[in-house]
This record gives sequence, C-alpha cells and structure tokens, in this order.
Amino acid sequence: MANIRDLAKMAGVSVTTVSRVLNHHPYVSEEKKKAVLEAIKATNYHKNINAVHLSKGKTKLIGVVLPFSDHPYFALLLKGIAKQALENNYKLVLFQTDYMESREMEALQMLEQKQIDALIICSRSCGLSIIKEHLQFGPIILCENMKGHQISSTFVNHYKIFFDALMYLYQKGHKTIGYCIGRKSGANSWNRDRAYRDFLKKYGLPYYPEYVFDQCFHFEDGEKVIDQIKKMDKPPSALLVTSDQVAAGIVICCQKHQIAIPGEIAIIGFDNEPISRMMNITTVEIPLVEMGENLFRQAVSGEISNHEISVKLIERGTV
Amino acid sequence: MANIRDLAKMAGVSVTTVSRVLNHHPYVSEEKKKAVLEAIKATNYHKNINAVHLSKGKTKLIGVVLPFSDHPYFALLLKGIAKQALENNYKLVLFQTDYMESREMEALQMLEQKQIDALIICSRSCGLSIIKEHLQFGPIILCENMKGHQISSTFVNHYKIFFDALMYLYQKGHKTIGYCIGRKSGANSWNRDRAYRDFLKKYGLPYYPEYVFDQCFHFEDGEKVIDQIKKMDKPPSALLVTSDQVAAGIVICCQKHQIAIPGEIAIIGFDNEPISRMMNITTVEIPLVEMGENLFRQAVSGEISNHEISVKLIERGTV
DNA sequence: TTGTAAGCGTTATCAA
DNA sequence: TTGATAACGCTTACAA
Repeated sequence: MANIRDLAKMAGVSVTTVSRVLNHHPYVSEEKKKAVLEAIKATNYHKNINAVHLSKGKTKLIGVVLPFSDHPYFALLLKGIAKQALENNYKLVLFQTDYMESREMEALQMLEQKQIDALIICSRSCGLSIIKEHLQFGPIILCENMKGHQISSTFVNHYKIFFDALMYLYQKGHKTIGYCIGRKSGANSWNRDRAYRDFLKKYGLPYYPEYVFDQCFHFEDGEKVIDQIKKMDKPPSALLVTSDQVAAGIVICCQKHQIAIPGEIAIIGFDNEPISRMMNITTVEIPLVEMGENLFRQAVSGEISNHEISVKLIERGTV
Repeated sequence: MANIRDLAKMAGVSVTTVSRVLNHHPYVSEEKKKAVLEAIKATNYHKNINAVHLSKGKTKLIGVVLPFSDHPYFALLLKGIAKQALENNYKLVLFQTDYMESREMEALQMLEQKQIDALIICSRSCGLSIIKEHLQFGPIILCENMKGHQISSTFVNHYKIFFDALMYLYQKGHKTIGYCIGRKSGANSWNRDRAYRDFLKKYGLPYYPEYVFDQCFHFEDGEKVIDQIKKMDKPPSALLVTSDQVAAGIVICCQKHQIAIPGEIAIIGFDNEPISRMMNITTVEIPLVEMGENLFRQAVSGEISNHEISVKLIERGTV
C-alpha cells in the first residue's frame, strides 16, 4: 500500500508538497499538483488516518455514552448528535452501557487514550468526581444541570417539569398521583422524586411508596404497572409517566382491562413521541433532537457552557 | 503529558522494557517492572492509542452502517453486535445513513483509511460493485444472502419467509393479501416482492399495486396504511407487515376505526418484538440479537462465510 | 512556491 | 532479560 513518500517519489516532488495537495493547501503549482494527483490515481493511494491522528493529536471522533439505543429517548438524542456530527465531519463512537459503570469507564478511558476528542454522556452512572478527574483529557458533556461545576451540560429542568405537571393534575382535581420512571437512581430521577415529595408536602398529601413505579423503560413495561395498580385497594387517580412509550403501553393495557382513561386514571407522558400524538396522549414535549445537536456543539467547542432547554405541555385526551 | 520515553528515563530502563511492562510481556525482572509501574503512577501516564494504531495497523474498531438507530429492527441488530464487541474488546463506530448512499461511502472510506478494521452493513444502499472494490481494505459483512459472491453475510431467507407467510394466510382462506414494507428498493425488499408475485401467480391472483404499502417504518406509519385501506373499494383481507411496530400501529388504528381483527383484516407482523406479544399479534420471529452477534464474529474472523438464520411463525390472535 | 527534517508515541526486530 | 534503533505514515516548522 502506497504512502506519502511513494507518491512524492513518483511525482518527483517532496512529501510536503504531497501533503499540501492532499490537504488542499494553497501555494502548490498546478503542474506539481497534477503530478501528485496522477500518482494518487496510479497507486490507488489512501491516507492512513491513524498517522494523521497521531501527528495531529486529534481524531475527529466523539464518544457517546448511553444506556441503550433501543429506546426512543436516547435514540432521538443520538439522532440530534449524529446530525451535527455529520455536518461537522465528525464520527461517533457508541458506548451502550446498560447502566453499567464499567462500560462508562471504558469510554472515559478512550478519552484518556486520545482515541476520542470529547465525550457526551447522555445518562451517567459513575460518580461526579470520576468525571471531574477525566476533564483534563478532553471535554465531557452531561445531560444534567452542571452550573457551577465547571462541566458543560445541556439539560431540562426535571424538577420544575415534574412539579408543574403535578400541579396541572392537582388543578384537574387529582389528589392521588403516582409516577413511572426508568431507574430510581441517577441525577434526573433524584430531581423528579424531590419535586414529587415537595408537591406532596405542599398539599399535605401522604407519600405512598407503591405509587412510584421504577424500571419503566419500554412499551411492554406498561403492563407491569397496570397489573400492580389493579391489585391496589386505593389506586392512584393519575400517573406521570416519564416515557411516551410506557404511557402508550399503559393506555393499551387499560383498554384491555376496561379501565377508563382519563375517567379512572389520567396519564401524562413525556417526550411527545409520534406514538403519543397517534394515541392522543397528553404529554410533555422535550425537544430531544435539538438537545442532541446542542450536546454535540458543546463537545467540539471546548468552552464550558450550560444550556437549559425549555419544554411544553401538550394537552390531549388522557387527562 | 508523559510518554513511553519519559517513563523509560524515570525508571532507568529502555523504552522496550516499558513497552513490555505495558503490554504484559514476559521476560521483565520484577525489579524493573516495579520501577516502571511506579513511573506510570507518578506521571499519571496514559497510552496514546493512536500511536498504537499506527504502529500495529489495526484499531480494534468496527464500523456499523444502519439507516437509523431509532427502529427496533436495527436497534436489536446493534444490540447483538455491541454485545459481542464488548466481549471481544472492540468498539463500534456508528454510521446512521438514513439510506443515503453518501453516508455509506463515508464508512467505506474509514475502512480505506484504516480507521476501522472491518465494516458491518446492516442495510445496503450502494451497489455491490462498490462493496467489492472495498473488500481489499478489510472485511465487509452484509445482511443479505451473498453466497457465491466472496462476501460474508448473515441473513434470513426473506423470499421463503414471505412465501410461507402468504401460504399460511391463503390456507386460512385469504385471497386478497397486501403487504407493508420499509423501502421498496433494497435486496431484501426485492426478494419479498418476488415472493409476493410468485405467490400470486401460483394461485392465479391479480397484482394490485395499491396493496403494497411502502415507507412503513414506525408505529405511526400504521395510520397511513389504514387511512388508505379505508378509502379502498376492495380492501385486502390480510396484511403482511414487515415490522411489529407498524403492525401494532395498524392494530391500534383499527381499534379506533372499529375495524375487526382478524375478522375484517388479518395481520402478521415481523420480528416478535415485545409489543407483539403484548398486543397478541401473530408474527414471524427473527432472532435479531443472535444475527447481530454473528455479524460481529464474521467481522473479526477475517474468513468469508455465509450464515443463514432460521425463523419461526408465532401464532397469536391477529390471523 | 518548494523542500528538509524533526516530530507524534508506539511496536517490532535484532543483537547483546 | 535487556536495549538500540528502525519502522509506522503523516504534519509542520523552518529554511530556501
């Protein structure tokens, strides 16, 4: 396989000139340029990008950490990131963690080893101190409010969203409200639970642990939720569901079991995915693609910034 | 940032010895090893993996081309690939093409430039000749039958699956059968259409172009299908739907419009995703995760092989 | 406008 | 067991 030196020899020029042609630098005579181009054709030459990386100390590769890609929330975030990556001529390295810290560490390690220029962590499992230790190796962007931490982030105010949604339900007359969430730990989940408890406190309502359903990620998880609710003596009259997928699953399940929506139970989904429009589910719109695009921009900018994204309640038929 | 030479100096050994320690080679005295390890600690040393790549000519990176990651079919394929990648200490570089050939070319270019060791193409847009031209740069694995082409592949027999499913419907008394598909072009789509036409011919049934619904990718696309069917004078009595997502969307839509399933229209989905079990949809199970795992194995093996995966019809309530 | 030569940080070969 | 030293293939001062 030919390299830049072979080309130089063939074209009767120096390697520098070849490099200039390769990188579209000015100050190359048409004549020599032509000779180089011909040599490239003749040898079927292809740059060894690893040599470029080594020489430049950059890879044009951005790492993306997410628990799973087969969930619309993360898939849409990824879509936004990928869109910007394409426009800016970057490639993405994917780390599917299944929330395993060890896999997150692998991504951080790639940053250490300079295989990626920056790292976007869509959902964090490891401690903040570990993140901070790795900032010396390159930008790390998170999806939670990092103001005052010297870490970049794009985020929505989960506390406020949750609180507002609960208030909305309360105003509609709901006093026994539960919620469904993916994992219980994690910064965003913690904020939502805080909002939930503050809301209950504000109106002197009791906290029932069984009103909080975790491990709700996919459509089919809606089934578990309804199964549990059916067993309850005093089921909640409304549910905040942090994923439209799960909300849709719940709606389907309620149809199956003849549970009236919103009559017997009201539902608010999250994200405003197409499925929620189709099934007429009231939802909180989160512009995930836009968030993803912003995450990418922060990853390449190098400067630390914190960007809050605003959301919108979309009133449909399930409340 | 310290490099291997600095370590050598600090530890009072040669760079070779440092390299040996770094790579767990034998033939290093405990004493020197300790000295090197101490230098590593002291300097917070981290390997520059790009130098390794350049030196070795390999990156332990596998490229994965897919049209979109926010579709269960590809997400599950990706899951299988990612699983094996993790076990074998490879990382994945993702190429979301949206079926754009230009983006597929970028992936092939990365193979040329040695940034990835192999490429898995889950759904191909470019011509076969382009693939063949790039085989010289590394293994390329496809998801369609490539027997006799000197290209590795893992695939299911879409022709047979389609034909068998049509036969099954026919035996249940259906004579006017349509089908829903993602894109009309593409090798697998072509095989399915061939099966469809052969089936019609076998029983002397007419081909109605309006019975073929394309651009059916997501849940919400089921709506379009039903909208069109409702307008038909002579709607099909059964539908083969190449994605459980779309099948589920169709089922939901039929409920909304009071269309009886399977009474007025029978449905067979594809993939056996959780949603199909939950909604009791008859479906063709395709072991996508297993397929993904096999794709990865072929990518790293270097040998050319063609692996057909078998499928199973799961009878539920929509036929 | 062109070229020389010094990096970039490893690994691999070979001799000691 | 150890160490010089030559790759690996490109970019980039610097000099001309």
